[in-house]
Amino acid sequence: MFSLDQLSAFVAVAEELHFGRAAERLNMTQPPLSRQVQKLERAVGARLLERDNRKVELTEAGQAFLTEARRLLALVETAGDLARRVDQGAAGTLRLGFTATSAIRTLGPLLRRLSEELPDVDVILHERVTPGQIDGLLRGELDLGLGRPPFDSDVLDSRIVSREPLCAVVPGNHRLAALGRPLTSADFSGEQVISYSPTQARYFHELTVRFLAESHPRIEQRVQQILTVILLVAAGRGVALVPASARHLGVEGVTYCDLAGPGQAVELHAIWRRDATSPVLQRVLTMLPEHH
Amino acid sequence: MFSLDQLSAFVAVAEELHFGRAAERLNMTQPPLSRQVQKLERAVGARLLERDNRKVELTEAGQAFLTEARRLLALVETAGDLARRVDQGAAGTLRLGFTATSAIRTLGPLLRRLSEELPDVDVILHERVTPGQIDGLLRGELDLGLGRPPFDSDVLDSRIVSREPLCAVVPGNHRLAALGRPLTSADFSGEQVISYSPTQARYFHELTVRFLAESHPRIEQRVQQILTVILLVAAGRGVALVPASARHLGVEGVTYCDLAGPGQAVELHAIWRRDATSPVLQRVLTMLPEHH
DNA sequence: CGTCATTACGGAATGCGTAATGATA
DNA sequence: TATCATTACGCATTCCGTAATGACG
Repeated sequence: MFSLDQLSAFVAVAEELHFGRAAERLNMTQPPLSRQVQKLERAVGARLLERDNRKVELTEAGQAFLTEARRLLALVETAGDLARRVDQGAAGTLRLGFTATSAIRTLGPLLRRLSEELPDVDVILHERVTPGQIDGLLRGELDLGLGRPPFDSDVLDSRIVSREPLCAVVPGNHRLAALGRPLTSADFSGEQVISYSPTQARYFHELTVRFLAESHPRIEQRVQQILTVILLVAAGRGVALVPASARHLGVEGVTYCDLAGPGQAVELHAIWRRDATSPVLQRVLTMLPEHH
Repeated sequence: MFSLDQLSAFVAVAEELHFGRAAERLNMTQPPLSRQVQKLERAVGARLLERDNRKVELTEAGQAFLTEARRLLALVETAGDLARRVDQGAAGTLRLGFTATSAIRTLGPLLRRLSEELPDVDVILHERVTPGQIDGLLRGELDLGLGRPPFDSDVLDSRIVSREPLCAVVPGNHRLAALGRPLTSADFSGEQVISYSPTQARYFHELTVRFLAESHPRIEQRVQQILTVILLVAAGRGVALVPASARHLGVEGVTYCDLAGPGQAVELHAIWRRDATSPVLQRVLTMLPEHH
């Protein structure tokens, strides 16, 4: 088999049609150049250059081989590029899980930034509830998730990417809509409250239960999706607690009310495996907004 | 820059995911294999294999590079093939000159054999009178010609590829058509004879003049092409001498008559430059029929 | 303690450069 | 005689294989 040096030698001679000039171009002397070309000819099994002491010219076989040699060397030049880009996280694939809610305010800007700063990264989106994302992360089906606590922080690392207040959503003609002040837990006394699945939307379920712990509302529904909750509210089935960004969903016939008291923060976490090695992931993490 | 050996080493390890087995496959021991892979990684500028003492696996960069490496090695495998085929004359281009007459019986079979035995040879056809072919050969526009003497045998080599008798062509109702015996020179006495251009169809011109030297026919036309001659005969403008294969042109209204006496042979020569180096030409020459 | 990748070291092979050769105009 | 590719030869580098080291289960 021939070597890449031999290819370079041949191409140089073929282009210069002169061993001396070709050797100069390759920063070497003629004799080794001669030998390299001879070796290449032996390896290929065909005479590539017709040469005597007066002229050098390509044979037809040499003409044909020159094309291949150039193609090969060009490929050598660029072969490492992709690998380097992948290594630096500038190319590759990111399998990103997200909850329907996170898509409202967080996912869009993130995707926009990704496509601007890492245009060679393909993002494959998977809409899943948080437990589904955690499952996917652990199985290696996802590289990064956008979800809510809780999760096993031994194997999963995370970072808060957004924090927003919780608010109430009530039918437009509801008495709570007319109060014109932040609602307290007590305001919900006796209200029909729509809440979340304790397993599939545990985070919102617990936020709701915690906020309303002192009053004793009737909790009937066990819904997974924020949007479903709001649609049920619009249908007059009750009131609910949702993250403030839900206001932007544009559902008609409902009113959003602030809640009284501090600390009703809804956190969205970026979650990934601690042992993840994906360069794309590492790179994406460096550009994630961090909220403390 | 990396070497092809390094690529092979990397591909072997990437496929075996085990340095020991990969080394065995490459007929070498582990240590140099390790070093080759390390060198490759340094040359590429990215870690390609994630390895500790228990497992070996591809990084994402390595995954990307593996594709390139395979493509490159495949190209290396096949790079020499075309050159070898060209060298052996089994691929390439043959620029072939021919006279209209040679096409009748010789060109077709030749082209058929070429496409069967050398399917990767492209034949580019140039219909030219013999002087035009010789010009083309000398200028390097043609590789091989099918023409008639004379030509300069110092620079051009040749071989007779067919020999056929000369015959007379006369109008169907002509008195010579009714004789029913081979015609002699004397039979043409007083006939209107159509002959050939002394420069552009010198060979047939001289054949005609030589045969008819003793009689004294009236020679009026100066035609280049055999077909034109026959059409003129059909039109009643005279009689003419043509190669026997002209019978197969299928012109109506004419009769072909044998000529008396021996040696009225029409030779067709394959002609090429003595200094021609084209492997295709060499290969084609070996399969040309040779008539002595 | 066994497995497996890596580092250490000695010897062989490859490759370059200088010098000599040969062939051509 | 001048040019230019090739062969001859000495030296440096590269690369392999054996042996030793190190890390991990």
